[in-house]
Amino acid sequence: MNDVRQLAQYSPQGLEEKWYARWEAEGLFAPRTGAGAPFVITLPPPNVTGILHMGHCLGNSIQDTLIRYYRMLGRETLWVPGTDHASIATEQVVSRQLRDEGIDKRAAGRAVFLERAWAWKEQTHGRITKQLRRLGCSLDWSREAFTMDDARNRAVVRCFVDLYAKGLVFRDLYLVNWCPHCLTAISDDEVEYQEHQGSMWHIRYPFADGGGDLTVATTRPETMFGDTAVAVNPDDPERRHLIGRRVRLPLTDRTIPIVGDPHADPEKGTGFVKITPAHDPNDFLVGKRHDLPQVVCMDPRGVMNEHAGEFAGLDRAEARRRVVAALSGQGLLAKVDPHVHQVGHHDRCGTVIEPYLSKQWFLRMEELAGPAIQAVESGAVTLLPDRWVGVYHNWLGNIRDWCISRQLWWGHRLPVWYCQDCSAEIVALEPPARCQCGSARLEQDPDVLDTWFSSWLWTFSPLGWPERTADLARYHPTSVLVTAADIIFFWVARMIMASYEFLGEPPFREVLFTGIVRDAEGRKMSKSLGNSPDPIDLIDTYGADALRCSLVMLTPTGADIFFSEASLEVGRNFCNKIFQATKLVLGVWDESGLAAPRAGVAPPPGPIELVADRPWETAPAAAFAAVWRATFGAEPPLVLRDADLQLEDRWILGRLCATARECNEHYARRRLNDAAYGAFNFFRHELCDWYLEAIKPRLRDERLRGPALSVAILELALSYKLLHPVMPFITEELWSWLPPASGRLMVSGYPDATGAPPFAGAQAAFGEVMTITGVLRNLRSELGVAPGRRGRAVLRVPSSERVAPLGAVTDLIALLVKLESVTVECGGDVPRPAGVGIAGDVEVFLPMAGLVDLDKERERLGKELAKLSGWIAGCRAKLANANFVANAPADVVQKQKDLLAENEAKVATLQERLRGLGN
RNA sequence: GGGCGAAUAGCUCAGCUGGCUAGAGCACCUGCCUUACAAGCAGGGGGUCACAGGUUCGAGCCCUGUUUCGCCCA
Repeated sequence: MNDVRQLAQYSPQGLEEKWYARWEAEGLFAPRTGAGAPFVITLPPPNVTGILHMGHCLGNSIQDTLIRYYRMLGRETLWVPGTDHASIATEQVVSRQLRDEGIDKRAAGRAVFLERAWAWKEQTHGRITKQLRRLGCSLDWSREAFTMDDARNRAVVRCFVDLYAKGLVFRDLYLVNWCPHCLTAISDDEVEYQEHQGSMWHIRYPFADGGGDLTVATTRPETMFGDTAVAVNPDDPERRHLIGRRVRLPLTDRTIPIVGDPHADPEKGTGFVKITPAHDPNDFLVGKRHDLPQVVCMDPRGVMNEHAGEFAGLDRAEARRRVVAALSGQGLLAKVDPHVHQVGHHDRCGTVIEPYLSKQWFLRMEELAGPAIQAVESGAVTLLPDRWVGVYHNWLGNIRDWCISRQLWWGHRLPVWYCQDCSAEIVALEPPARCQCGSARLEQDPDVLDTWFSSWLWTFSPLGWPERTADLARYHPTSVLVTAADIIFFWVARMIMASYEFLGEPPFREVLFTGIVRDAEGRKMSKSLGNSPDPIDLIDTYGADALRCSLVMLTPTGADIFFSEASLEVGRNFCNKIFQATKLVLGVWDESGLAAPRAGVAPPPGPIELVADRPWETAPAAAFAAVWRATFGAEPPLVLRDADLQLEDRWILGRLCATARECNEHYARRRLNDAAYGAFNFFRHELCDWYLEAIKPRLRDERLRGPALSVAILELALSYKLLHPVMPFITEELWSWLPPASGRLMVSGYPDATGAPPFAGAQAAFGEVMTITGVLRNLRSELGVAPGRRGRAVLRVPSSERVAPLGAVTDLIALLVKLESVTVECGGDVPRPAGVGIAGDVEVFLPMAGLVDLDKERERLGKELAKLSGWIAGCRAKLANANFVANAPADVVQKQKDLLAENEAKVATLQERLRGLGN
């Protein structure tokens, strides 16, 4: 016997890695032909040099849950793994490593740097992929891709060359977002705006021809050395007469013109705007309109250059302080106002972005946006939750060209060569031997492409594009993309554009946005706050199943998740519960001497139909045997007779069918948390709390245990299946313990129930047992009956035909309430003294010889009566309303009538009992 | 400034097509080591559904406005 079973409590130690290795060795992650269209996901590639964080855990748990669900449903299932080369982040890390060794990156050269970067990538690749395995991700590793491997490089180059040929990729001198720390251009989307408490400096610019000055307001005085004009609004009656005059640029010997441009708002600031075309995006456009010179007054590091005169050599921040001081000293600083404004920071390193004039490569986005807008509008791609649709369209509707070149070494090098003789620009799939002009002196552009320029191909480049591979034909478009909404622009929208551009089809049918994992206080998890736990530590402590279960259950579709380690206890405790229940059943099984045949070949994936065509009502034992066979692929251990299936058996079988149906519906609607909760509640609060308790006496009885064990084993097996997508490891382990089980749970079928759950009569009857049990437990507790005292209870029914059916369940009720006996009476004397309760039309008495505290019981009944009369008043008011009776649907009206009658009867009975107490 | 979303128990959230006597988990209180499980079981308390109007026989849900919070874009 497995030693895990000897444990007092469940421990995932060692067990999870064991199963992952087996699944992988047995090739179960690879797609196998199945029914219906393939279900495919490409994993959003994590940074190859990074480590798994909580956000990954959430997204990957959701993906694996979906993948495992569809795999069990019998769909051909593929989840493609991969990692991302993360240009900037990796470049920073490797540069730092070299610096720590005293090596300067530039001095060492590109080749040496790249060698180091590749070595680092190789080293860290194993770490991140191991972490994905620890989480249980059932990825097909044979198809693993890396955004910078040879095949993906061919895809990126092909993409660039094609877009260049179409005129969509072009090179231009433009004002880009420049990171003075990383020394590269970045795209608009990589700029993060943060509110900043700054100042608005009002500076006097004297007229060049003497006679006073004008005042401009700026938040960035240090850029004044790049000023090439001052603008006023041509419609500004007070200032437009100044157009054409010139002002002297303070601290320099230059003069600049006053131009008329609508960018200047007479209502804002001073009405005058200094124009710095090389350092401000708006001014850049003004400069274009007026053909102004573009004076760059800083170097790429943000250090002032020769245009800044005496300030040359100063960092931009220091320059600002000195410039302000100098202006003040010359009496040119009119005033300083505190000013709150948005300052752009590089999202990777936090450095303040410098708008910087530089020659870069761009992608024209407008043409690409059209099909992407259409895709979501037409429903070819659905976004979930759909509130993101607005955000998506908003961005695409105001799309701007994408700066795709980066002044980095780690990345896809631009497939562009410049002729050193005729300065021709050659864009080609392969390095060209010589230029059209005959020159062989060609130099490749030193820059690399934005990482997103490779990841936007991610649904099809991992499948082999641009080759026309079988994978591409079979698995594209993919089914679902699961990602956090913060990269909706970076990635989701661009993937849709790329797929339509290169394949003419959507990259995926739906996008499932996850929330963000926050800490218990609602803060984003971040390295600097130190509030981000290491998921591997959590898995070591609680198990991957617990982590996955907690994350999936905690996250309503697309909502943020407030995570604290305590929430993992839910998952861990549930794992233990499953383990304990299994131990109970299998312990009895071992004693029973029953032998269960195993199938030679396990049943394959596919829906296990629990209801349709099963003769549950007419021949329940046969229906049971059929589901057993579908589940295990083998014969049941013993042939049941219909009568062997007791009330609780029928009830739990019906509940299982209902739960299976709900789970499938929830998965179809992508409500994974509801699916997980449904299975969780079924297992914990129906199977364990009621069913296993109800069958304990039968389990102890050698002659009766066979049928109960059979039902219990089947219930466990089907529960494992329902839970497997969320908790793969423990369910696979426990499945392997079940005597009739063969094969792997992971590739077995998933329960489905397309019809109404069977045994409606048993549902009602057991429901009554639960209600009466509840009333009695409540009485015991409220009347303070010592738990050791078993006592008896009396059920009093209004008509004699109710006696027999209730009499059939009195033993069950006695067991569940822990009473000596429960009897049913019709008429006769009311027991007293006794605690009294009502369950439907059944009066429930807990006779108590020692019930001395009559006041307490009077008070209890009084409270009950007050509650009931409130409800009765509500019902009566509704029914007295002629409009309600006339307009409301008949069933709603009837329900009110029933409620009224039921509550009135309860009140009448309780009042009688209250009088019986003798007041 | 523009857009999107949220507001329900102490906390996190369900509540889907208006029919509700508003639910769950956690937390809290009480009792229990009941031979699967104290990582457990049983019982209980706790809500002006943000506010103000409106539509309706009927509003947590629909409409209008207000307030507060969050996110995105500029």
